[in-house]
Amino acid sequence: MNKINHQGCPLTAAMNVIGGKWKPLIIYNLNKSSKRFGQLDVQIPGISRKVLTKQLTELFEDGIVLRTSYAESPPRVEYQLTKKGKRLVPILNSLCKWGCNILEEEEEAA
Amino acid sequence: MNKINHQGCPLTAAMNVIGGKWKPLIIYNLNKSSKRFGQLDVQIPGISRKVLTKQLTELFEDGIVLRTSYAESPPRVEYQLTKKGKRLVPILNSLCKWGCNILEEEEEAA
DNA sequence: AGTAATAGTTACTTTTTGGTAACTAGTTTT
DNA sequence: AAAACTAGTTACCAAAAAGTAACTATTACT
Repeated sequence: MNKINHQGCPLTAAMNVIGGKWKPLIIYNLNKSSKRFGQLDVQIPGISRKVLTKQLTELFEDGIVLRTSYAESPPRVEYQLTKKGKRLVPILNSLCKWGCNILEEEEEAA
Repeated sequence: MNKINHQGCPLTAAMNVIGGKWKPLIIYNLNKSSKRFGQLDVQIPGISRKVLTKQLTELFEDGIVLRTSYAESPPRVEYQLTKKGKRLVPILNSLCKWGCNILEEEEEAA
């Protein structure tokens, strides 16, 4: 997150954390259980490994996600939500419901 | 909003609508009352007129904001939230509260 | 006649974000 | 010995978003 640019505005600060193209989806995917890098890659169709890495790193730096790396080979890395991340889930849920209305309207228009 | 790229995912669709750098702030500002273009420009420090115009246009196209133009001179244009936009406000409120926690943590860290 | 006010627009540039494809390192399987 | 598996990284490119500064049209005020 950009700690300089939110200018003390909590709404902007929040948007800086969840505003990446795939971040809400990543958080949503980690809601039910922790996941490995490869699982996220598969379960979020369309995301590239590079961007997945980057957004996971940012979510980690922002304290939304925990990263556990096991000293195995082939490597195993698990991601899970922190408490801070879990507090975000109900909000994303509301947003999701609101988004459903949009999609319905779109269908009606089509 | 990009109606092509949400792939039917309501969360992505919602983020496409509110994801602009200043959009949550614009919506928040229109919550209490309708505002003129110039008022928004003043009350959202840092935004440029060009970007304000663009994001208002997009919010209008997405049905979040209503635009009323009065045939006067100098021109007067008022913006207000639609029902759809108003349903967004409590969600942004939750996000804002969550954002407050972030800011507190930042202060502790500083 | 000149200036100010409003709600923009336009051209141009910079920054940010995302995407592609090839590559890496350590270990296991064939 | 070669190939596969995982979780990345790297270099390069394209697109999107945002920023700056100058400009416009209409009317009122001085």
